[in-house]
Amino acid sequence: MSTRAFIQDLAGLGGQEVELRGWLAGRRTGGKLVFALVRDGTGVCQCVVEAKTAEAFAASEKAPLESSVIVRGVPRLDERAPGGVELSVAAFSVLQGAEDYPIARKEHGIDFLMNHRHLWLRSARQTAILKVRHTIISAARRFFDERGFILTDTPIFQPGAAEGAGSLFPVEYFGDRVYLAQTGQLYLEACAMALGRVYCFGPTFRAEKSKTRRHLTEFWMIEPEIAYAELPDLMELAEAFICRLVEAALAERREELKRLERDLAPLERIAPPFPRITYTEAAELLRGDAVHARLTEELERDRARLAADAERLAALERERAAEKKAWKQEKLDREIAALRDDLREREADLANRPAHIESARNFKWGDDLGGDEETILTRQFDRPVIVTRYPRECKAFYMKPAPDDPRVVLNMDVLAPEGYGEIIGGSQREDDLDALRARMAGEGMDPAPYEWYLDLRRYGSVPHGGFGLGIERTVAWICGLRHIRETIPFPRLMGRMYP
RNA sequence: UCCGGCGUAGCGCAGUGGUAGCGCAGGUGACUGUUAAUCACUUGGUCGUAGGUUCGAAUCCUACCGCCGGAGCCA
Repeated sequence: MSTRAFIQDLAGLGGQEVELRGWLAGRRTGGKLVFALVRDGTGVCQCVVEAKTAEAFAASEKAPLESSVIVRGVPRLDERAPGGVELSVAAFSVLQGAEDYPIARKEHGIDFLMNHRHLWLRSARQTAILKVRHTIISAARRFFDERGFILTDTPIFQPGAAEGAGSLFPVEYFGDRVYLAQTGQLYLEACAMALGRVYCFGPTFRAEKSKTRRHLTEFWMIEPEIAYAELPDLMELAEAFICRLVEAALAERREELKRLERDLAPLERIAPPFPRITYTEAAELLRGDAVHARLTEELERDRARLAADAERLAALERERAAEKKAWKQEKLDREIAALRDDLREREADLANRPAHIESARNFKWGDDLGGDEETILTRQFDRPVIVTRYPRECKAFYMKPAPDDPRVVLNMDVLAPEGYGEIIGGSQREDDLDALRARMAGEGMDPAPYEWYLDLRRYGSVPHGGFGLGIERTVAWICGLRHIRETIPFPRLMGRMYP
């Protein structure tokens, strides 16, 4: 009798026959041997089928890739096997064949892969990303749970538009118009007044027409909110929180990060304290000569590199024209195509850079920090940077103005390094009833839908605050991904709803 | 919404006015230790859609559709 086993446990099960249940992920045939790669979600195992086990041999030789298979055999250590363990197969049965499986073990375009996202998820790269995502979420919840935070989930259907109704998704709700949540924060503040320290974790929705590598219309956010907390407390918490997420990924998902070819060195440098600068200091930094000189220098260097690679492309093309052998032409064509794509992208980037440099130099106090400015700022540091005290005009009504400088609010953004940008936004909240009312009036807001929120300032108001961390941006950063679309099983992007 | 690029076999691509091509996948066969195995043979096309120019259009022009990249937008 064989027992059910998972591939991740095989190394410790030498000698006894086991049964694997999974899918055929790859195959190589060699005359009287079949090497079948079987995956079961926990790992991939090379299953060796010999011709003398005739039935198993025939089945394993014929089954299309991604067929569901049940394999019996004896695990044994063998250094020729990928992963060091393989299964010596006694029986190989196909539960369901996968005729004409669309995704091959080769390169595909992004449109094709996105249209087949439900199958693309099976690939080694995608499962690695999803495992890192799982670990980040799990570590985030453990972090707050261990500190005594209570998970209090907040509604997805919400009545009003706090600000910027253009970025909310309206939903018909029994004849009324309501909106999908952009944040749980206002409700979370009520929970914090009940429980002291709380957090919520759930999906949030933004209807911004942003087609960029860092925007989703539906993304997951984890938000803590703390009674009797001020801005410095929030900064300390955010710093410890991010360190914890990075540590967990490095400790529990090293193998997956390597599969993703993530350079681990920048992650291993992540440790407290994070640099903290105010918005005003950031503005001065952006305008300053040091940054300008550095950016100009980088631009010159990258231009030179681009020119050198353009030269390399021309050389390759000449080589291609002179080449007679078909297979060498093929190889060169692939190289040329890859280089051409790369050059095109870098050219577009370089074309934008002078404008970025100009906009940094001309940055005016009061402007919001856009994506370009964020990128420039994060390049100045080798770990996340906390930017505080933004002008109140570009921030939300509930943020508390600084007592020593009412032009700015007690908020913070945490910007991830390596160009990944904002992963946390948070603030100390306005806790004074009259001040909050005045601010809402100044914004032209109707207070009626917010009477419940104002009640929190009428009955036992305390200094409090919190922040939100975007899960997908964090996953993209820790995994080193170019685009946020791979960080969630079924990304919702502007103009893409299938599958 | 704007700017740029792309759309040719299931997939990835070449083909710039004159008979529709290559690689991979699929199929058939060879090979006892493969690591994206290799080798031989082989099936497979309304060239995104509609109109136009031309003796002749995948190729040139116009419009539309789709996707990608960037910008704007973005508690």
